[in-house]
Amino acid sequence: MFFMDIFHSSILFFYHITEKRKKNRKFVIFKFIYKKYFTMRQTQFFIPTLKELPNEAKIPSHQLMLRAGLVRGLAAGVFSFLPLGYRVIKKIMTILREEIDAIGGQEFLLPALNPIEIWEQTNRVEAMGDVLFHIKNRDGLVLAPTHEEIITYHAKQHIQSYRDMPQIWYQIQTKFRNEPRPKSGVLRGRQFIMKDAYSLDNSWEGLDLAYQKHYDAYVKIFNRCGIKFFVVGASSGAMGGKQSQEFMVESNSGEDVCAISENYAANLEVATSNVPPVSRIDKNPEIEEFATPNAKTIDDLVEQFAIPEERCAKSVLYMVDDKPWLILMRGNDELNETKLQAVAGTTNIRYIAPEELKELTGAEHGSIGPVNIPKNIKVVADLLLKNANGMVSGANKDGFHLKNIDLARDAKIDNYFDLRTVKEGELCIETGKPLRVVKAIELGHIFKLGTRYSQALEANFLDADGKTNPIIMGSYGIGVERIMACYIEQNFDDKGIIWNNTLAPFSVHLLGLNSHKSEEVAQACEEIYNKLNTENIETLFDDRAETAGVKFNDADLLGLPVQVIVGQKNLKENNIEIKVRRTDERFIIKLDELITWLKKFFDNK
RNA sequence: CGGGGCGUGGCGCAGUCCGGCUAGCGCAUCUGUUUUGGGAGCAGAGGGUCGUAGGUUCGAAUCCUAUCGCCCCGACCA
Repeated sequence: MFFMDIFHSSILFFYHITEKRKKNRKFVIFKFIYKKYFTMRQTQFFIPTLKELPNEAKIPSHQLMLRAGLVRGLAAGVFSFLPLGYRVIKKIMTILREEIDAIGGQEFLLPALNPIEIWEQTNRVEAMGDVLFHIKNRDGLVLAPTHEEIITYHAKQHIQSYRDMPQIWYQIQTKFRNEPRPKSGVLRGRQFIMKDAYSLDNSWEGLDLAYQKHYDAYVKIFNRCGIKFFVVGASSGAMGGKQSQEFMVESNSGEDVCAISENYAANLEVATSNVPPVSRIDKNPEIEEFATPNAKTIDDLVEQFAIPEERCAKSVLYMVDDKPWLILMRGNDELNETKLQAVAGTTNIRYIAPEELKELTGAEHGSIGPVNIPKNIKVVADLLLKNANGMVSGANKDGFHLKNIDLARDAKIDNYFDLRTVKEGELCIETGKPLRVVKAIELGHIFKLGTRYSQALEANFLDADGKTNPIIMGSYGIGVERIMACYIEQNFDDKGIIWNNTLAPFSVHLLGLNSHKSEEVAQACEEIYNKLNTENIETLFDDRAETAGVKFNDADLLGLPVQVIVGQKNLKENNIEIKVRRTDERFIIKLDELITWLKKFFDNK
């Protein structure tokens, strides 16, 4: 039996003694035949399973990745992948390679050590701040948090003509980000593997095409992985760029919030809904001041003065690039800061401090309003308030409000924008059905970058007219560990992980019950084991001297798709048992039907 | 960075408030023996400077000070 292992594990070689050799011993031809190793004995494979829940893990995927011996933590947000977990990572990488290769991607291996100068040129040393790791004992080097700059640098070196494009360049590599708060196991780490692709084009139409190719590839990738996902329109944030979409997995462990319904999904940062604007009312008397000594909030006004909530206009003040803005929102609508950043064209915004508020308006929080606001304050309002009248708002005098405000008549609104945060239950702009607001994990993000990086680094090309233009770029990322964690978040039960055959570290778990005691079982297992290897079916053989219960529980925890259970009782009838992990279905079949059964099972998957 | 929780054999925890025998328990490990289809029984054994440093004290896991690390909530998040 042991000999069989040597036989499979080593490179098999045969050598022919050629006719020549018989005549002349100098010429010997060796012919090597490599047999891939498809099987592994658990006694020789490092799988440290944990019976109890590790204290540091709070979410299911993290707990199970630790318990099933896939990963171990090393520091906050830093993980080692153990052999079993790394097998899953490699399977994910294979799928990523296949699908990105299929759209013409070319894989690079890029350095993690980057000269800081390049990052200074795109102004991202400042933009990234503490997130960028700096090397302490070697000035001028940083750890790459992503690779737009490096790709653009190489493009600048060698892409000279419009004829050199389009290009899709990608990498699957470790990136480093000094996250202020790593959490949720591998979901947010300081070091993580990312598939990052970059498209280089000579036209905006070319970018659209590259973007669409990646969109389609991403759909294929996540479908192949068996992950349930949705796509949302997203804010491109500090990345800059024209358009971006995120591939999301609904999960309570997620950090993003999305509004979704049947045909609509958007990150809450940009989501809109169908809410009727505040209507105009016929009676439109003059403004009237009234005392509201005990009303600091909209709820207070509604309660104390029986004013309908939608007739209240809430004012909040922000400093936008150090200039004061008054933002007018309907009733208890919540201002969406990302939307404000988008219309302001800057991420440099902050809620105003109380003393600044007093100085600027003469009133305190709760008594601010758009009427007679000092001219140096820019006033913007939410779209729902456009031309509304009969409104109540602060009088810019502590303890007083104004009623009968006609925003068109009495206030100078500089601009109306969509600024509100969508709420659960509001109607979808596409279908008219209620929106759900859910937490989600961002698995992938595709961006139309445009020329931000090529302009900053002067990566230009000559077009057909001989004119110089910046290369038009896109950037497309997928978190490799996140695929693994998200899959587990969606596929587990109280016993453990439930792998599909695509991502499973092995396809089959061969369990020899008391194989260390029963020569009969041991022998049958060896036969099956060797057969599975010959048939190229990835198999983990539990040949440990453990009791049946231990093997069953570990098998369920590891969650390989099919368990082949060899026990003495069934063996007497020349039978073995098969258990399908996901459904818990059990089949008793003849020993010699196994391969046929497995092939049929995996083909149908 | 703000708020909270936690650091005690490999893992999970008790003990800490109120200082005092040799620092306990479960799991795991090792030896022997019995058992053998859902985390076995019995008998024995090994393994911990109680995160670290300083201080108080006759005496510190326990009290004080500082510091490091991990987890959670918030801020942040290309």
